[in-house]
Amino acid sequence: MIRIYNTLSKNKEMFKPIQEGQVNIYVCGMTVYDLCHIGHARVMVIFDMVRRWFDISGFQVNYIRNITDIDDKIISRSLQNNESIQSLTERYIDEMNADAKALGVISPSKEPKATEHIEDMISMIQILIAKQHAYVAKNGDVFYAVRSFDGYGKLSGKSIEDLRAGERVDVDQNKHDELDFVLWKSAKPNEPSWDSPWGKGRPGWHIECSAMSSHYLGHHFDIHGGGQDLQFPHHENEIAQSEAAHDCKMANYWMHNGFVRVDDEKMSKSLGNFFTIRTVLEKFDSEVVRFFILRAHYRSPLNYSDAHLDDAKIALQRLYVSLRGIEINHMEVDWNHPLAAKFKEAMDDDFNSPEAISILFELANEINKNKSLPVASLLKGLANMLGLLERDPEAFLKGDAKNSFDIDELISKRHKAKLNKDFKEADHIRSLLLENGVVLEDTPQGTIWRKE
RNA sequence: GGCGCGAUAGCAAAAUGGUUAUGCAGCGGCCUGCAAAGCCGUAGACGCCAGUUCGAUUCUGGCUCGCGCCUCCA
Repeated sequence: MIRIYNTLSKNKEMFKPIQEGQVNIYVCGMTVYDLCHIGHARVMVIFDMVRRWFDISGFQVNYIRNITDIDDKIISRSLQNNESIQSLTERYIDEMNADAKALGVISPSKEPKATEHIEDMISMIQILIAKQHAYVAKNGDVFYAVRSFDGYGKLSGKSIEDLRAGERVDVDQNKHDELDFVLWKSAKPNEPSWDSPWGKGRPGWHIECSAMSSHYLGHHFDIHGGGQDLQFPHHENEIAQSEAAHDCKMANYWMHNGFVRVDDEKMSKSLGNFFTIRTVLEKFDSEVVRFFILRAHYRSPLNYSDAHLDDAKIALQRLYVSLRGIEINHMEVDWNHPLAAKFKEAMDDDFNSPEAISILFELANEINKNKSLPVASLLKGLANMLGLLERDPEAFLKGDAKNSFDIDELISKRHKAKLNKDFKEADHIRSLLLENGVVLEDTPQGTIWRKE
């Protein structure tokens, strides 16, 4: 049985699917106007882990991760770049997919774009207006009347009285109530727009997720996820829209992953303290990044630094070293193995990947002692479930960079020197290689090497 | 001001009402010409103050500190 920490109840709960053997997951994805940063990487990797684990646990997984391809920032970036919105968003969708692929993220079942579902949004807004949960303002904008929805605040634990709208940002004078949020924005000159019953305009941010989740997963589905910062107002507003429009619960379980931080501060665009996935991948192997993310619990904050990535790299190397030289051509995970059982227990308990990974190290220790093939295949099998250790150990340890010199030749030169007891020369060659990032290891079967 | 989360050894990071987390770094061995990798052993922890308990890092309350949300944000 899988247990999930549900933001709605602030408790771990047994996961019970709406439909036996099936799980419907909706995750808020990216707004595509720039390269993804490590915070985005975390969402992608975490929910990739979640959907993989459901899959392994025998569920039929329907995983939707949306793409926001129309919003203020996209519009301003397109003006700034003098680039069409479509070209801009398509470019960054490709970049995002490249990053996701590098991080071993399996494609969601469907990645719908907001602009492909304008009709769904319009009809949903019409329902909300008909039910008097929304109103058309003087300027043609459509707003959601927050006070018309009783459950407002149930996800984020806020009460309407405590919210301080306008404290930090000016309140739009067209709103009846300062807490109301926009469903439809009337078009300004030179902005992309769609026809609607309220004239030309474009959707507000929150409505897309309500519309797309119900389009693909139905009015009532199992899991809704996203970054912690979406909890309020985005997810709260989604609930208000969907539940008011459909008269039923939107999602049974709400999952939120913690932030990536830099020097104990949230990594964010506005603070400017972010690292793009692209930049990080120039310095670190993509699997190291994935390992780094999975090594912390998904709900905990994760501090980013080069030193922490280095640490993750060394740890991951240890796992690969244990598999080195063992031919695994058949992988079958025996859940009766005590460590496999512990792994499963950890993952079932709110996706405790750090605990699960600690078990991989216990297996590696076993392998290092006795080179056991079954244990090695168990290690690889379990790690693969997390999208780790999928590569050939030699390929990982040697890296794919071209070397400007012939390592094998130097190794054989060193071998000759060693036979002649010319240790000075042998050590010279070894340190020469080390200076170039190549570490030698003398084994009974001869000298092998790996990247530092 | 409101709401919420967290505080674990040098660093990172889990679990747990009484029993080794795990990785890196440290120390002592083994192996090696010396290393590296690996193995064995070892040290080191639960922010502070009360309470509950036979027993609390783990539960409860208070305090201190840090972080997040209340604006766009994964």
